[in-house]
Amino acid sequence: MALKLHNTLSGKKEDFIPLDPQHIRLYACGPTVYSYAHIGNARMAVVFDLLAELLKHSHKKVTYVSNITDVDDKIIAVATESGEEIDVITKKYADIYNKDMAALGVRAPDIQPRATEHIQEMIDLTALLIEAGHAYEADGHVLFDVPSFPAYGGLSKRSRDEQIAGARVEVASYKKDPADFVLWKPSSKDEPGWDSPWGRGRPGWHIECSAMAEKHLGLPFDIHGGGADLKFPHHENEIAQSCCAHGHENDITAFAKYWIHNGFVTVEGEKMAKSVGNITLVHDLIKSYPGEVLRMTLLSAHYRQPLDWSTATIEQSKSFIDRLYNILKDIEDVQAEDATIPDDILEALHDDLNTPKAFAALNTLAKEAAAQKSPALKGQLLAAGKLMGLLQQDPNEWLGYGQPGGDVDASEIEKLLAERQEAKASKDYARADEIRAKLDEMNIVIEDTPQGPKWRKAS
RNA sequence: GGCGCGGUGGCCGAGAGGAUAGGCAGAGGAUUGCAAAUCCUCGUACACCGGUUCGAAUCCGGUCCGUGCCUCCA
Repeated sequence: MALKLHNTLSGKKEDFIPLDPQHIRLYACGPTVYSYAHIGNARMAVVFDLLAELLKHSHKKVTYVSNITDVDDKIIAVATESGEEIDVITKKYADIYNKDMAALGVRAPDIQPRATEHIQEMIDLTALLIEAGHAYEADGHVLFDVPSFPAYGGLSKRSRDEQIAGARVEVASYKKDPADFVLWKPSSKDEPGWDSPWGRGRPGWHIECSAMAEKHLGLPFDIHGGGADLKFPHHENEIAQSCCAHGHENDITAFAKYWIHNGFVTVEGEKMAKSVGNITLVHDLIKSYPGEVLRMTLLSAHYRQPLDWSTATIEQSKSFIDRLYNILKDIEDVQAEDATIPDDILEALHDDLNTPKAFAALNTLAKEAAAQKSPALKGQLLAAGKLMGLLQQDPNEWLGYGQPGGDVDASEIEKLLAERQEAKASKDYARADEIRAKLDEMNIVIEDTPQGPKWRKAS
């Protein structure tokens, strides 16, 4: 089945043709670890997790690399403010990031390189760029010489002149050209720094991804991704660095062949920003909702569309997933067969990750599985769910059946249920309803079935 | 200002020239002592104005709204 992906380079959906069919190589820009991951970080992580899984489904060998940026001026700012050591901060937030993403069903990337572990590679790459005449040293900085790369702007489709015309930020005096960007910058004594041919300093932001992608995947590789906001300047600059360092001044595909960008997340209709005060953290969300619900919410819109994050959409996803687990509960006695994922679901995902369409197909499949109580269909449902990172939990546990949890006393509930049964048997419905109301107060829902009453925790 | 993206039924959200998308919510029904859970039935929507076409939500032009990026924000 052919995979189609929207390539930012062409602005079109293209057939994905691997550079090396024996080994698919994928890179996605990960977070800068100076704070908790927000829902926008999570969207990127979930989308590329799904893409990696999909690739792995149809290719034997796939390497998915997603980095951790652990050297950055924002991190320095946090360290200065809090008094904590930089590596303490980065380690803390990298760990939290990984835990939070795991809660969303994000599988660990095959390689998760850290910027600080690739300083030498960045220095080497920078040196190559100077040698090739694409970078220069000025005022302790090393800058990429943008005019030396005529193809610059090919990804974000903006000419150099447009950028200058629209620039809102004052241009540093040491730049030869306003569009030039930093490869290496000097560090003061109390800033983190590494020795380099240009003195003690630290890398610019863009160079790390060029260095890490090249080291772990080799050039060119198949797919490079990240949030839409990274198109410019980050990805544009990565292309400039990597292509120019290796003599591909005229070929912007010499770094990565397909560029995939996920859309932005807004929160209750507003841009998520510190200034608005609506940064929505995964760390907080997972206290209120199962990670699987959040994952589905993130996948409920096509990845390139803007996604508005709201309580209403989370609740919708929850209702949908609850129903799927209800179906799995209904057919819990059906032994799932080993099964492949149905074509309609695979086709939807292969069509540029059309997750909404895939959910529709998953829904149809679930209904059929419930109606037919078929081992094959149940197997298909679980297999499809697995690929999408969903439906792998125990349905009874998910729905709260027979799971006492810390705050409920199962024996007390059973006692009340028995009492209610007695009341019902003697047609004392007032008493029966009273007991049900009491259980309701305990957050327990009763379901009468032909096999007797069942109870579950309300969610 | 420059370069993009988008406006689909109460809500979310696919589709992209001739269509049952799907979901959530809601209504009615079955079931139930009443509920819960489940099942069945029910929605003819595509911002606006022109145009192309036998036919447009889908193509073209314009308008109006919303929104993203424009040197380190996923």
